[in-house]
Amino acid sequence: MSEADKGSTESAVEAPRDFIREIIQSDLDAGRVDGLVTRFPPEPNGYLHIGHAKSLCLNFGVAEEFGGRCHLRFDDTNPVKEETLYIDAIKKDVSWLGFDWGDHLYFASDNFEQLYAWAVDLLENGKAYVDDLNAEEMREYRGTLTKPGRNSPHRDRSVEENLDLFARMRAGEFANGEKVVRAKIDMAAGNINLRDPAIYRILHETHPRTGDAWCIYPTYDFAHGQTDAIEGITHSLCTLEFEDHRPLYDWFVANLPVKTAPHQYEFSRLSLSHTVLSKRNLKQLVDDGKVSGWDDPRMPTLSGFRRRGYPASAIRTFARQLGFTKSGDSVVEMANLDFFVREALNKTALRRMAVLNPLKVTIENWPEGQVDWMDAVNNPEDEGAGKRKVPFTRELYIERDDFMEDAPKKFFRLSVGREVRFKYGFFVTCTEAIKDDKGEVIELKCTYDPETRSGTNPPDGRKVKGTIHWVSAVHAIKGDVRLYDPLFNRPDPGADGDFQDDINPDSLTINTAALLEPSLADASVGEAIQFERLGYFCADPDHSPNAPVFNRTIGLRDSWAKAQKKG
RNA sequence: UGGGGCGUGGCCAAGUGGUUAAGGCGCUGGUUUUUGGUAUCGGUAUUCGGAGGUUCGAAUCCUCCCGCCCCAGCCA
Repeated sequence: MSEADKGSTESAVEAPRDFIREIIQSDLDAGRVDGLVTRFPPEPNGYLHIGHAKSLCLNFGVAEEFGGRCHLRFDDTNPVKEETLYIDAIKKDVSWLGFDWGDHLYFASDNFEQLYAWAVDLLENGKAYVDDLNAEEMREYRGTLTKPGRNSPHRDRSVEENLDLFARMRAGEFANGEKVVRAKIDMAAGNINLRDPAIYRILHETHPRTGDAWCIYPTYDFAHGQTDAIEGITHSLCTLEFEDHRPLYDWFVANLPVKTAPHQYEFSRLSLSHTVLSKRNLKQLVDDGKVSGWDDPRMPTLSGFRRRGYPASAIRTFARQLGFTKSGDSVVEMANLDFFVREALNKTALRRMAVLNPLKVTIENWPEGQVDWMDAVNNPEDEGAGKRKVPFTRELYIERDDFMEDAPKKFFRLSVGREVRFKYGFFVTCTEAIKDDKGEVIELKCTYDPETRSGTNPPDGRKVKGTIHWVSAVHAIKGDVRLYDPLFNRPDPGADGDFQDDINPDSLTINTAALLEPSLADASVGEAIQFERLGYFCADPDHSPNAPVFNRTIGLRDSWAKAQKKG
């Protein structure tokens, strides 16, 4: 992360207190653990999104606060869904968010041999068995939510037979689905996870890390807790839907010769309004071409946010102030995230001038060919950011929205006969609006007051109600500006059917007419820049000095537009 | 007629028997301002899902009721 990104925004948010931190504190105080070790365990089957950021901030956050450590562990037990490209993308995103796992990078697959041995251990102790039931039969034997299940006919196979079968499973003698090994727990348990859960299945599939070494793979339930134990994880933090799995997690820890006894705690996952946050839905958007990729700036993925220009610090601050609770069905409003994005950007973004919808202005009393280089501050929130020069000339462009023909009293911008300040320039009065045949205003004739040069006020003491931005016609460069609106046009996409039916068709607008202050050609990708009065932008990876491309990260708060909307 | 959770303002969320029921977002007024931005000041729950009960005192303890979420993958 950059120096600027390490700013003080986070320290401004008080150290949070939540039930997880309380548990950790009390475990430490009581000496139940020697130190804190957490882990962030993504499955490499998609990109990380803002929901993962919450978990990342919790796991790495508490580790840092309590002087412990946090491991990055890939939960790669299902080769049919997992890919190396996701492993790389996840590592990049975790680093970008600002977390460092040091030497503690692990893969569940590193433990396949040990997990196999533990499955054998269970088989030897009569606590597991090889079953021949197929998936459909197993479902039928499992019972329902209200009715207990029945024992499989193979539940009481001999230890010898089980061991032989399991060895042959490993050796590849059986096809996918032909055999499965199950923990022998209780088919009548109210908790369905305890009705003899599958712990090993046959998957003739190449694994991203172990290749073809295995054709049987442990399930999540059989891998997660044991992997936690191997790594010495003390507090295994996960989301609420795993609450029902905790008895199973504990069962394996209790019934296997693991060296440590980690504990699982659950917190509520993040839901955000106006977007979807499940890998399945996000992958569908990518696969169906509804977005340009996982890093499309409209995506709630970390890579999407990064490309969009959201500072990592804003995401961290956002996560931090949310808190960690067990309230299951909470949906955080997108406006909450927006606030932290603007807050971070306001402090760090360089200010530049750019006109998105240009309207020509000719300053008739300005000498032809004269260029005055005016002082402009780079960031009013940060004196250290310095100043730059911007060229003021006879022919300028302003924003179309900054001119109105029949302007109401409350309109503080330009209109025929009205005077405004051109930021860092002069007071300018509009004398005439030139129209084309269709009656559309195509140019403004104006005059300026030489006694109002930026930094000075007119001797007669008159004031101006508005200040607008502008660019010099001869100096400006052209560029594409991509404007984003929410990907979905309702806060709860999919609430009444297919979430794709709620896609906002106008979520991306590409503006090719924008005129930019010349220095913008040299913007570096991702660098935060405010286009004065318009919003925060950053150069897209597609950007080049000859063909500038900017993304609008987020607009400025706009109370004028809001008042307009209300009528 | 199963098991596991959760219910505090529009949203998130403190609160752990005695507080005028924190705080943030949003919304809404004012002030400042060469960004209608920022900053700043004020307003925004007589009440904690509901009903009873215990207590001098309850969002906090007890009882019953109501509502919402998760679980029947050889996904994680």
